[in-house]
Amino acid sequence: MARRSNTFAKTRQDHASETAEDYVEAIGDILQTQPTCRVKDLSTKMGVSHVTVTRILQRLSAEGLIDKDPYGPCTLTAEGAAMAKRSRKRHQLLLEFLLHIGVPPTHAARDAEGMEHHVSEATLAAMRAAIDRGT
Amino acid sequence: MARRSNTFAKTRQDHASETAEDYVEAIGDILQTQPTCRVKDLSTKMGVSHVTVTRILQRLSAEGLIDKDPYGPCTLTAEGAAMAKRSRKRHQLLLEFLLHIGVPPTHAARDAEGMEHHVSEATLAAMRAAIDRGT
DNA sequence: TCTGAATTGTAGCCCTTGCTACAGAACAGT
DNA sequence: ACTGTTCTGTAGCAAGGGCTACAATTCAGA
Repeated sequence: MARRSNTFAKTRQDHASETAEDYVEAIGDILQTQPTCRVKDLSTKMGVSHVTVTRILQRLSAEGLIDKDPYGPCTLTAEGAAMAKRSRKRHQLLLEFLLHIGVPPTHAARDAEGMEHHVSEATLAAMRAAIDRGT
Repeated sequence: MARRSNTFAKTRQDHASETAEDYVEAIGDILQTQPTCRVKDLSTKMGVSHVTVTRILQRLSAEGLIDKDPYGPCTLTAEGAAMAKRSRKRHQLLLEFLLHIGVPPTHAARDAEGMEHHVSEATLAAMRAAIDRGT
């Protein structure tokens, strides 16, 4: 999406980064519940065709975030795992915060997914503080 | 960006809607400070080239959100103005909320812009309530 | 072992947003 | 009125993500 003010002009890059984070996080999630993560698992989880997943995985692999052989499952590299961990943490804090201020679970889950790429560390810290002080 | 779970599969459409909202809101902002809104004003505000703005304005015009003649300024249609008003309201509530929970103004402004398209009415209501009860 | 279903990859298309380069219009100021 | 700067528009390209259709690979079950 386009951003106001020239703070962020390169939307395309932002967008690509968000996609990378989404997928890396999804792979991390999947690998927590089953031994391998396959294209099919991701296409189901992300609600897109396997073709889209394949192409994105190629990019992630080229960027060193995942390891993948043709027709094989994919795994996270150290870098990918670190990114997944950060994303997951941020995602969960955001979700916890939304629930904390009284957003219904269904909406909270949906909004957290959309918002997570736009929340700065400063905002996350403020959310953490708000939860901790029980307000 | 890609979304998890098949709740949202048509990313492209989401994306286009967000762009439309961003630009319509930006036009609304500009028209509050000066009599006309020109391509140049938008390209400066959005931090992109005038070419990108021109093309997007063509789309917005085709969608009936703005009126524009070649080489002329653009104005919001009734529908566009309504969208701008909604976006502005949402944007401001979100910003107010972030400041309320103690996010530094600079980060709050930035985050609000990124988050605004992903905040449901339910979450906005919860934010409104949190502000009102002064927590 | 072989065969068929399921999975994955490739080719090729669309649309959106980004850009540069170049062309046309508008509008000062002389 | 002319001329040059500034603004807009158009042409054409890249990259990313969406898809369908078709090809290749895997793998389980007969």
